[in-house]
Amino acid sequence: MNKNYTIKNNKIYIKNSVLNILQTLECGQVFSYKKTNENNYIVLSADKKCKIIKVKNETIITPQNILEINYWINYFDLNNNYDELKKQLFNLNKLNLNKLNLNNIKINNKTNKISENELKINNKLNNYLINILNDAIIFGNGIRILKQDIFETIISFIISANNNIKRIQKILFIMREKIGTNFNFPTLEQMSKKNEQFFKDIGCGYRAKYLENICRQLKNVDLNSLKDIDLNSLKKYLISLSGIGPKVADCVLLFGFGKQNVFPVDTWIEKVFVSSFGIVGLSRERISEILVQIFGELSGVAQQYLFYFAQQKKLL
DNA sequence: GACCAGGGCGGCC
DNA sequence: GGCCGCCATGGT
Repeated sequence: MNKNYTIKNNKIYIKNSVLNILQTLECGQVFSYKKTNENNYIVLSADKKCKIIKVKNETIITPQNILEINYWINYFDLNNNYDELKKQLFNLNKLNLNKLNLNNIKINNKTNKISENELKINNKLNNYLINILNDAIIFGNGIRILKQDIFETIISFIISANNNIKRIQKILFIMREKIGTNFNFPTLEQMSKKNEQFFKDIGCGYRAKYLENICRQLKNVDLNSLKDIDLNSLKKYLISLSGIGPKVADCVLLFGFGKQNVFPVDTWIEKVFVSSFGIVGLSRERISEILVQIFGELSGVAQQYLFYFAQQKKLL
């Protein structure tokens, strides 16, 4: 079988057709990286670091610690076949969408039956969703879903609430600088020593209280051991934590726990959904449920292509 | 100066 | 259970 990567001299070599490092880092799934110049990046994950250089036909990952090669192979999801995932997404057709029971979609808290005309409009807009998705896959062709550290993902996406990517990055770097050691992401123990006022002072705003609370809640919790819990229970547990609602939980499940059948719905995905289906007034939770019904195990990648496309193109 | 950013919480019904 | 106002901060 042809591998996605080769290893020489403790470096990982990946064809650019397999990984587009710019798209993968800048598509909004991760915040702790630095672009050092046009084709160079430094990626930080928990207490690990790697350098990335993009040359003509390939991208070269150099782990800071040669013992951590496998960590980065897993991090960049290099054993997964994205051509196959994209093929399956391209093959999604109207049949999948027509399986949806649109008659039971609640609008403004009433279970409205959708009229014939509205159904026609919806079918037209279903095609629009497929068209957007096709464009989005082409636009973000080299995106891979990263498998990130769970604790770092939790803290990062609590910060992300009603926030913009640049400020999220800034806050997370300050955390590495002022709470962690050696610019590593802070451990739970290090975070627990700081209080609400400290988090406010470094710019977390009203999310400061959530951070203080969740550190208390996570004391003595082994996050990695939660991987085997069934999806619904795990999501319920995450939502029970301070600062985590349905959307942040979905992001943690996707980017931290590697669960594929979740569909985080933020403002951008909501815009895509509304413009595609023409249905206004659904909660983001409901939109997420509908999209998971459509995309199933392809939800994670579909969501990321759509988010990157919508956010970069500033779709309305 | 209003509006927006990868939303969540608490209060109210 | 669903809806709504509020929550910090920095950028357009």
